Amino acid sequence: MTWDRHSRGPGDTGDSGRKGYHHGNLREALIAAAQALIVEKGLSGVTFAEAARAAGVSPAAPYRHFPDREALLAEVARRGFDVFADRLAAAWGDGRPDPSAAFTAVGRAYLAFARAEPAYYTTMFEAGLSLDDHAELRAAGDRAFGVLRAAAETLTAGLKREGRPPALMMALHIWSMSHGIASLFARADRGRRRLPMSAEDLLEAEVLIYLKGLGIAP
Amino acid sequence: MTWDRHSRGPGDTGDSGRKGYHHGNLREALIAAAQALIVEKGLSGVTFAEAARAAGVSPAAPYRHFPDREALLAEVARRGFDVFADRLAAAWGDGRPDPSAAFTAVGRAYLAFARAEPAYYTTMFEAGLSLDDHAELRAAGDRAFGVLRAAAETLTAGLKREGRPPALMMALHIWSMSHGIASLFARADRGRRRLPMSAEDLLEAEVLIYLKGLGIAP
DNA sequence: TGTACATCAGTGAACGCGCGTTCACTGATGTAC
DNA sequence: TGTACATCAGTGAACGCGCGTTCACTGATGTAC
Repeated sequence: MTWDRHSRGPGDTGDSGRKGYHHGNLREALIAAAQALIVEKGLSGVTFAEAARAAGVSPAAPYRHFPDREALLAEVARRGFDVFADRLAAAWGDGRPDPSAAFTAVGRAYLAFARAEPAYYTTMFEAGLSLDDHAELRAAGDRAFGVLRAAAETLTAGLKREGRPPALMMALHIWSMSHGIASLFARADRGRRRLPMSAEDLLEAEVLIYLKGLGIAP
Repeated sequence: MTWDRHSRGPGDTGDSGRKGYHHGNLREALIAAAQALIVEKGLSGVTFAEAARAAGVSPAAPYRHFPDREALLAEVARRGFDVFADRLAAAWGDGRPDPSAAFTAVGRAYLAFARAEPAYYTTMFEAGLSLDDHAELRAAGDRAFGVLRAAAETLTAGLKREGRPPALMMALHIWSMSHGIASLFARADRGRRRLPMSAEDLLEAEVLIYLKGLGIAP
């Protein structure tokens, strides 16, 4: 990994206090700066100049690591999807203790991610990054969706063959429910809408009603 | 209305070809320019300077109509919610021919709006406009949500009292499903994700399963 | 109907600012011998 | 183990550009009389 090459040990936070001519961890520092800027000022607050300033390097330095602003954002989004996939997979936990409970835990993990990682969430879903222009981004997103899909496979596997819903469709339905509630009610920025209940309860009720409609009892 | 005061008749498109010292319709022209810029370049492409250029006026002119960029975007979003409410209400059509069919028509109208009005949709949901800072925006959004809520009231009214779901909750569920699918799969910009089926079919299936889970048969 | 006046939308020139981007360079690091 | 060299991450100065914002102004429009 690039950032290991010049790493100066675990005590190096990578974004301040450097002494030498070389930063040693600039790529990571730029990514961290971009995330901080998104939270502070929104997506349009991310500039190479400001990220360089935050990392304590000259304005030309970022060009050694990213061709342009979009490449930096794409890398933030890609990492976001990686973290997202990990969180969803941890919540699913291979369907334990039982698939239905694990399923609602995945929904809660979706909302928790939107709340805890506003920079990732915004970049992943609202930065207007084209999946055609960034293949790694699509791959990372597909990996995250794969968790939902595997969960849906497990849940539908218990149903009798006739009238069994396609797992892909079911996974897309769960994605849309979670994404809708997260984007409207569980985002961690100024765009959040308030609810007379918790977003988690709202989603859990929605998923339960949906599963009942499919004939899957908890 | 402001734009009527200096209007020069229905033949005046308001955004080009003006002859006199006064634009006559600048407020409208700036709003139209902002929408065009959002579609062309995204939200960060909206600047006073560029909007003024598109309207054919000097860079200082916009300040006669909007204090800053955010006020311009907030007005775009407010109008977006007005149009949105109209489209949803038209689709609902007071629950005709039957509430269940009208309900899925509302979902389709949601997706159609996201497809047809990318500038409105992005500004309404992804511009990070605070509802606390823009009361008119909240009011317009509430009006649109009111259509979903009224539809849910009608649908649940036919159920027997015990086990009848709260109409508010049901409206929020429908909103989240529609919003999730629209934002992920029916947006009209580079962020759209492709599906192996139509977004409309995906949403219709989801709503039907959900209604079945509630005990509402079509 | 005409005239004088008030209003205010839009002008255009100006300014400071921050960003993107380039360039020849510098100096730290790694490595071949 | 030491030395010479290649590599390349980061420098810093420079540039053009477009944006935001201000200002005294101009001239079109509406209206009071």
